[in-house]
Amino acid sequence: MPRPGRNTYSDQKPPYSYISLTAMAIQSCPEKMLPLSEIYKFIMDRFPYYRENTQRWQNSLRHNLSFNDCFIKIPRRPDQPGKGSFWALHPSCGDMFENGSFLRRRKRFKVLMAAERLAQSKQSEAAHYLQQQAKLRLSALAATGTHLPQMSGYNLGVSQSSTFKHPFAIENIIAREYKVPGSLAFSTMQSMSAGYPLHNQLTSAWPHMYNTGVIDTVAPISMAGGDYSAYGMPLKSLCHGGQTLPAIPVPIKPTPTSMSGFSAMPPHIPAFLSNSPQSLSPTSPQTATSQSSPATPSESLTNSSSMQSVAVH
DNA sequence: ACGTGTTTACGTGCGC
DNA sequence: GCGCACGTAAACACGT
Repeated sequence: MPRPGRNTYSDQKPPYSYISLTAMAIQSCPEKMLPLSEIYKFIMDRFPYYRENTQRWQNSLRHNLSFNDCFIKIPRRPDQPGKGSFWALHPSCGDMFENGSFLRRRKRFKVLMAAERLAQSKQSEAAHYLQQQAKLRLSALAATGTHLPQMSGYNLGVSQSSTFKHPFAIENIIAREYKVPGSLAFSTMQSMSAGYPLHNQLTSAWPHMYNTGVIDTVAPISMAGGDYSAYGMPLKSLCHGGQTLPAIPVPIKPTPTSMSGFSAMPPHIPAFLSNSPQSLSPTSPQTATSQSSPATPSESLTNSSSMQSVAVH
């Protein structure tokens, strides 16, 4: 686990929102996912300001985790006993702080945003996109099926082969504070968000998803019944209490409209395939994404979310 | 009992 | 002024 600088802000309140702080914590660990208690610990460890009035800010932080779509809750596996779930960053939240300000975001991250964009596009384009996604996903899944990293738990090592640094990576956030104290400039944010190593993040954040075979070359076919979300997870488990199932990233607040959006899916394309193929590609995002593809890897999950909401206005 | 997660409500500050 | 992001408080449900 990276050990960025400590005590950067003495006892002053850090110029970061709770969202930023939480994102830092999550990004600081190799698995890109942390239980709530570890997020607390991270913040208190690095920002002495938050060692006091814990009840207050921790309540606020929990509120942010639940309220903001940029955080996704990952249920524990049955063999991972403990309180609470893991929390991870939504892969598409990379441009939240595009203006470089960690005090105030340009716009609140909403899963539905991309859905609205797609809903505005022509239906034929959407269908074409779905077909392309399906092809890419199939090939990606076939490629990943046999050599996925064998990880059995949250604390296991994770391949960090990608040189990509998530915008929220502690290196990117705190390091800048070191270089330019007080400066909020974050000019490289956009370029970095364009190369999100989603595959790495998925394998690290949800290793058990791969280990349990939930994602393999067979799964897409077996999931064609429409009972699965765009994340390849049974819809029933999207509701609270799905913790007995393999931990798979799910939107925190799946709306009835997003669920019903599956009806807009072309019947010949399994719901699972509507997900981003690039997100599971073992190749680099750059190579996996063709120029004609409408989505960067960082956008792909958002677009997959949009698949759920094509019918939503 | 306590920690966790969700939701609602309200106030504040900022940008347009 | 308005809308939005953010912070805070509080109530409640649920799981360990």
